[in-house]
Amino acid sequence: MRLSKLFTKTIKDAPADEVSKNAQLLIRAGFIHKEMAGVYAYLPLGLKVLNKITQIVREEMDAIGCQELLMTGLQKKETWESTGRWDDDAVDIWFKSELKDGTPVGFGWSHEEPIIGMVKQYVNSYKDLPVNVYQFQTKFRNETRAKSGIIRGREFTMKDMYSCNVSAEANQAFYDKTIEAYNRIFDRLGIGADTYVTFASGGAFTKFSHEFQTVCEAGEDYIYIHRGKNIAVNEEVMDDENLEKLDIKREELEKVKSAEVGNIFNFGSQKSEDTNFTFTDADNKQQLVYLSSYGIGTTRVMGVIAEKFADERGLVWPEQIAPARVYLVGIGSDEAVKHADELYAELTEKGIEVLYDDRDVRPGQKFADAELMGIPYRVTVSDRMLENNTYELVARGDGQQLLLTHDELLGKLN
RNA sequence: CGGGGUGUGGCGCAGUUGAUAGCGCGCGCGGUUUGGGACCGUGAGGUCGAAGGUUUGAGUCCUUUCACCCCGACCA
Repeated sequence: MRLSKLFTKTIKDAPADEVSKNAQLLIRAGFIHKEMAGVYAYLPLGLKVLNKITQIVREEMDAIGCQELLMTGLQKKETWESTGRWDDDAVDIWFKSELKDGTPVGFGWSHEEPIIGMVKQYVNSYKDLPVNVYQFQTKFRNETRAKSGIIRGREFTMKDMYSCNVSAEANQAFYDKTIEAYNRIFDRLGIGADTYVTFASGGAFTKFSHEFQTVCEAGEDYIYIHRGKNIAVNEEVMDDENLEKLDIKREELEKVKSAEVGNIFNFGSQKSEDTNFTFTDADNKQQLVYLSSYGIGTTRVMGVIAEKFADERGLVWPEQIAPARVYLVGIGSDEAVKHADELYAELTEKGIEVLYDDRDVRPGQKFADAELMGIPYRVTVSDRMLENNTYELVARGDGQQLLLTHDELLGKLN
C-alpha cells in the first residue's frame, strides 16, 4: 500500500474528547473514526489489524472442530422470552426498535438464545451431537456509559462460540479444550504472557465462569494473579472458600489491574431446560443438551493490545497483527526514490506487506508516522545508504537499528 | 442513573467590563529546503452545538435542550 494513496492521514493532536490512550493513538494514526460515544468505525489500517486478529481466532476455533456461521443483528422478542431475558429489567442494555407494523425487534447484544434456537432445529438425536458453532458478530449494548475507547463500546465485534454436548462430561472436556485454544490465541496475539485464566463470577445460568484477563492499566477489573500456576482470581469472587477450591493461598497472589479479553461459561443443562433443547438418546429417552458459551471481544482485544504496547511515540503492534510488516521510507534524490520503488515492488512480490511512504514530505514526518502507526519494521532507502549499498532496518519494538545489504534485508524480512 | 466538566474553521486552542471572531496545526498557490513532524510569502475556510429570551447590540448574560468527556453505580 502506497501511503500517498491512503485516504486517511495522521494528526498530531488527538481530539480533546478522547482521553483513553488506545482511542487517542488509533485516531491519530488514522486507524479508527469515532462516530459517537462508544461507537467507532474501522478505517483501512485499523480494519487490517482487526481482520488479522479475527483470522487468528478463526484458525484456532476451526482447529478444535468449530463451524463458523453468521447470525443476524436483528432479533425477535419470542426468542428471548423463554429465558426471561427480553425484559428490560432483566437485561438493561437492550437496544430495541419495532417493525412498521409494531412488532418489536431487538438489536443483538448477545446471540445465545437465537443461536440455540437455530441449532435446536438440527439436533434431534445423540448422533447429531456435539455441535460447536461460532461467529464474528457486531454486538449492540446500550451501556449507560461508554468509556476507554474501543475497550468498552456500545457497538463492537465479538467472536462468540457455543458448544452443545450430550453430557456434563463431554461438555466439560470441550470446555477445557477451548481454554487451551484460547491460550493459543492470546499467545499468537502477543499477549499470552500477560493473560491469565481467571476464576470469576458467572451469569444468569451458572455460578462461576472463567475469564481471560490481560494485565493492562486501562482495564476495568482487579484480579489476583498466581504467577506460579498461571491462573488468577477476579476480585469479585475473591474469598477463602474459592481460594481453597483452587488450592491457592492468599499470600501467593498479586493484585493487578486487568482487562477482560475473553469469558467462557459452562451452562450445564440449565439453559437447555429453559429453552427446551433436548435430544433423543440411544435408549430413546429425551435428554437435555449441555451447553457452554465462549466469547472473545475482537475489537476490545485490539484496544487492549494498542493500549498495552504503545509508547511515547505511538502504537507498537505485535508482528502477527500489524497492518503491515514493513514501513518503507525513501529519502533524497530521484535515484534513491527509484530504489525505494523497486524495493517496494520486490517486497510486495514476495508477499511481504509493505506500507510504502512515497509521499513528498520530509524524512522526519515519515519517521514519526512510521512510529505512530506502530509498523514492526522500518526500512529506509536513502542516498547515504545507497553509497554503501545498504538499507537501514529499524525495529519498532526495541528500536534496534541494522544496516543490511539487499540480501540480508530480504533474509531478515522473510 | 447520581456528581463534575466541556462545546468557537478538519484538529488543538484564545476571545478581557456584551460592540457581528483570532492564533497554531492542517489545507491551496509560489519559492527556498530535504535523515527526525522545515522556513518565507500569499490565500481559502467558521458566525461561535441547537432553540428561545434579555439588549440599540450576544461567542460573551438568562432559560431550555442536545452532544461529548471524567468520577461513581452498572457491566450475563
